[in-house]
Amino acid sequence: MTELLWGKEPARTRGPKPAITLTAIAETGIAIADTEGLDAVSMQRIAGELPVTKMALYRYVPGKTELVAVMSDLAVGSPPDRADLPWREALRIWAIDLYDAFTRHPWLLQSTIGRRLLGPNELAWMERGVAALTGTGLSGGEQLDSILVITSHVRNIAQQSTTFPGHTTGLTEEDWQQSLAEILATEAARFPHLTTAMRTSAGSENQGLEFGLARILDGLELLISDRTG
Amino acid sequence: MTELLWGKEPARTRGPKPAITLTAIAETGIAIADTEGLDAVSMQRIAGELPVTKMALYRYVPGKTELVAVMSDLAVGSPPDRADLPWREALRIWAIDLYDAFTRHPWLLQSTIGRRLLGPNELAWMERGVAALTGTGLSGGEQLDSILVITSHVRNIAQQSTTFPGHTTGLTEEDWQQSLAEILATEAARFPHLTTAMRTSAGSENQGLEFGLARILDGLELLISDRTG
DNA sequence: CATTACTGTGTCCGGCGGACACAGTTACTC
DNA sequence: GAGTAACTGTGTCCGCCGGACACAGTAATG
Repeated sequence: MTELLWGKEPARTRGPKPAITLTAIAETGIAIADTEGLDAVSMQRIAGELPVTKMALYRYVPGKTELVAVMSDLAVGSPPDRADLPWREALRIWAIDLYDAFTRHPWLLQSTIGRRLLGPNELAWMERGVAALTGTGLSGGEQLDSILVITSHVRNIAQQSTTFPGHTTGLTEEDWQQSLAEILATEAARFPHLTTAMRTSAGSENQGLEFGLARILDGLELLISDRTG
Repeated sequence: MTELLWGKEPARTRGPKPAITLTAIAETGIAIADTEGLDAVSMQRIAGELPVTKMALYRYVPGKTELVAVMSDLAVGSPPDRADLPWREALRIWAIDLYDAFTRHPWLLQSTIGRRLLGPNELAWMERGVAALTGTGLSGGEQLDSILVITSHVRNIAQQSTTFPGHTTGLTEEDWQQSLAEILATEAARFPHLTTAMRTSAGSENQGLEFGLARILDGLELLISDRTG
């Protein structure tokens, strides 16, 4: 598994040449997941778009779990190379880049959750985030915790704003808003603060990413100035 | 669907009495999910623990998606009733209560993602969070964004720290740490900052919730004092 | 008593991940 | 060159999943 993600394949000698490659499998899976959602990715489905049968895929990958891991690391890609910036601006752009990655491949939100084996690209993202915080006086643990908070925020904003193709609860933004409005209309008495908050916020949209990011970075700045000053 | 979650069932008249109840179904599902993970929850499995067959369940619930929604709202439960506190302490305790709920039912992290229909309990949590921020000078949209940031943080910390029973990548915390350490050992050159951050943070554990929470609340406090002062 | 509305059951379907035995292909070794 | 070992792709089979559907049994209404 680690070998798969990190590309340590043993040199092959005898036997027929493989008809396809692991990368081709992963790319096919990514294409399907992008257009039809992660649930549409099955061994059958992938094999159908390649000149092999389903079972041949198991010569390249031990199981579906590992395939999704390879797909995920390939899809996140390398973090964009940004010029040296002060930590705050560096982290802000880093967060937006990450958001873009999740927007390009919404299924990453499903596939990259919980404890899992990390691939080189995912680690590269972490590396870049931590790198932005070196020299700020924060401890290693604090640096890791900081980029974790930012990652969490980016993930959940992306989750809220992107429409999942083919996912079970395929609600459009409008449908969702409306059903929520209906509920709040009939149950306004039980949720007074929520109702007024929703009503006064109607119309202003998609500020969530910048808003939360600004709060988190403000909080970090406070801590950093405590440490350095 | 909305009717199911909000308990608006039409009065039944003729015909045999139902052998079970929707609540019993949901509770059975919750018990299974708690002990064996959400993936272990299937119609067969639930019916096996109740005096009915699989297909009888469809008399109570339209499909599995809706069942999981009912399970989720039942499992989050009502937010604990806390005394009136200043907004910062109120939100802090609110976040910890939420974390506890996710810890009690780790599968909620899987089932309550993305746009979905919200049940009364979930809305009650939101209501309480927003309520803590009324009177701080924040706009409705800002209040909602604020509790969203906190929720994101709580979720991802819970995701990282809890072990998913029966989930695909059933790695223990130690196994995960070790495999990551091995990778970093062999690839240290590619991830220098990450390597040192990891090394210096070894040992200090589980500060993630409090750390991120403190940063976010600090950032909110800054904004609020801007608004009020 | 007949009708009507309702509940639970059994059977069937397509699709899923995956185990396994098998046939075909290629390169190394004698 | 012949044999063999290593490797690749195929077809078949299994258990499980969510769910459609027809059907039989049951309870209240007329």
